[in-house]
Amino acid sequence: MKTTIKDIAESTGLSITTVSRVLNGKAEQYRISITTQENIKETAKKLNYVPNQFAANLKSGKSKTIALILPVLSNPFFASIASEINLLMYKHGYMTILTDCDENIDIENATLNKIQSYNIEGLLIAPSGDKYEKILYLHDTGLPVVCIDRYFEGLDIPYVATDNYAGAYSATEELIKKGHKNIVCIQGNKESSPNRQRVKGFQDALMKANITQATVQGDAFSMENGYIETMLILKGKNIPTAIFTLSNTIALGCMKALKEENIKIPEDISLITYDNSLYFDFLKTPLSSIEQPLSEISKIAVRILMAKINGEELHSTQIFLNPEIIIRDSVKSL
Amino acid sequence: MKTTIKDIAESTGLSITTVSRVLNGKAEQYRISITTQENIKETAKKLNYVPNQFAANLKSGKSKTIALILPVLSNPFFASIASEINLLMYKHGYMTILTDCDENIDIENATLNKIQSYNIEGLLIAPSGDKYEKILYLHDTGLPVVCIDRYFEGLDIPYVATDNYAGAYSATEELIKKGHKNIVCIQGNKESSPNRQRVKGFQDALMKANITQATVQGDAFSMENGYIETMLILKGKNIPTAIFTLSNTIALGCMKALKEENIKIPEDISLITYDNSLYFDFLKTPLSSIEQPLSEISKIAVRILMAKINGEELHSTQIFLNPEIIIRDSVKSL
DNA sequence: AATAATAGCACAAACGCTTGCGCATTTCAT
DNA sequence: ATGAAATGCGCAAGCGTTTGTGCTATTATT
Repeated sequence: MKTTIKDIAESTGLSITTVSRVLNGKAEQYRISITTQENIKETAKKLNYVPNQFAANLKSGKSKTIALILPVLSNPFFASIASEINLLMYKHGYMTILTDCDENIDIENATLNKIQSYNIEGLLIAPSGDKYEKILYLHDTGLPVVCIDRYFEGLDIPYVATDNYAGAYSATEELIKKGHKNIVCIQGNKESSPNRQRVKGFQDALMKANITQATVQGDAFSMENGYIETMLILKGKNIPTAIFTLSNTIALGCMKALKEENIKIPEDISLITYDNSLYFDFLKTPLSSIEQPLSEISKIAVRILMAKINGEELHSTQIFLNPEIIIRDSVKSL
Repeated sequence: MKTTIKDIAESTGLSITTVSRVLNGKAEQYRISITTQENIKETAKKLNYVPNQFAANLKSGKSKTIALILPVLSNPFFASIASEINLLMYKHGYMTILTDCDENIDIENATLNKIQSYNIEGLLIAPSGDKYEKILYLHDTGLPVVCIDRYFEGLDIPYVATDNYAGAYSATEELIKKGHKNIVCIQGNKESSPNRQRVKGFQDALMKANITQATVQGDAFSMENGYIETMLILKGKNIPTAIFTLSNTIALGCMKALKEENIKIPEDISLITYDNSLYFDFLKTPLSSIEQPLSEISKIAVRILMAKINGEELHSTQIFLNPEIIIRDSVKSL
């Protein structure tokens, strides 16, 4: 049997009220004597008391819990974000309920429903698709919501993301600068805002350079997609001189296909990718990439969320961070 | 205002009891008519009803929630495990509260305290240190607990881990087979069981081959540790012919140091590491490694946990899985 | 027609905690 | 000595559910 506040009350001969107040640090406020406070705290320790959050939250409505919903944790990009956010929230005294949606909108929706049952005080989400109804509903309901990485254009839901357009633009520029004109872009989840922005950046950069051919193919932020699309590219008639992959996972699949087909980077084909990885420096051909400020994204997202939770007014809640291009050796100068 | 079961009761003219029963699928059991059932379900939808878990859990004591406590999510090894477990538990109808302890025993302890407040039904943990008191206490208390990857020797807490001894042994054997005699092992967290087992496997393999020199250094499963220790090795007088790193993160740090010092793998020094990575195939020198069965670990851990939660008897709850050695090109034959 | 079953639902307590209010008792000022 | 203020604490309602028990119609049985 777990010991409750009542046991402490009985054991000390004090009332439940007083015990609750002492244990919640409201002793001063209610003028509980030091003696009583110590007495209560001691017997709480002695009885191994652990408060029941469910009971506390039921009454107070505060859960000290937030939800973090991500498309997929096995992608290092999201894993890092999860790691940071988790730690930051912990420092703010919050628990994090995490859900990996497996890029599945149904799981996301079910989770979104379920978390409401937990009286969460905030929601941090990188949406798996472009269905915003539920999220918007929660937001309108007054729940502090912050989108991470992926967001919804035109809505006033706070978000923090990198400037995907700029990142893709500069990656493409880099290719063009090195003389590439026949470039194909392997994209990810078409329903996600980062993907749309990146594709747009890619296309606009080409257009600016008067390159009319702008092939964009693929449909998932996955290694498999990268592999398949690369194979398709290699087996086609018009093989490009460069590939731009829109995520680290896609890049991995792409490299796998290239390796199998014995195509050398950058001699035979150039490659640049969105997302950075610690491994990129050590690859056979160090991979040029667009690095997102992971740590900053997490910090700002938490900052905004906490502000919302605490009712603080923020000047701006829709934040774009600048990605950085890291030039390594995977793009050949034609 | 959130709609409660009471609102539904009022709206339908039925009692709270009946509403609760219908909504919990206990209609048959209490012979609630189909008409009533449908009526209740419909108005529940109409009113946008979301059950309050806190209230439900308070009464029932069941939370449909488990806790997953990991040392650090940014390590792909744990990220993958988190991803899988999260999904599996979701399919079992459970929410997962995740905590990234940052390899910090204090955070772990605080978390362990806190989760009790959440009436969690199970605990999945890869301990950050070797302090088992709290975990053992929870286990003895009747809470289903399963250790992942790291476990406590001599206790009967269930665990699922890879056979770290065997993995390290075979990695070392591989080095010896290729003629290496001067090998140093860069270890991780000395307080963790995998580290101890791996070090032992390393030492035993050397002993078996009558190699008396067995240097083991370092103290963290981190890139930084790998970097520093490698630098130390390179600056020393007796430079080994091979390095065995005990994790992917350590290997990364090691490679960084080697690159900076312009030491080539495997020409100048051989390297083999514990943990596999999707990137290993694409490295400048594809890295030989010991692969752990990530997916199986997660599945079995969840299987055991669910069995415990459901009061099912299991034949064995302390499981070792076999790691696999993947030979690539990072070990030179002397 | 009288009794027994069954169907269909409601009462009310309880889960462990928070909190607005209020009541003694003591201390202080005058 | 007396009223006012301060001190120290308890009452009891209520948060939204679940659940053992029991009550009333309706139907079946003979």
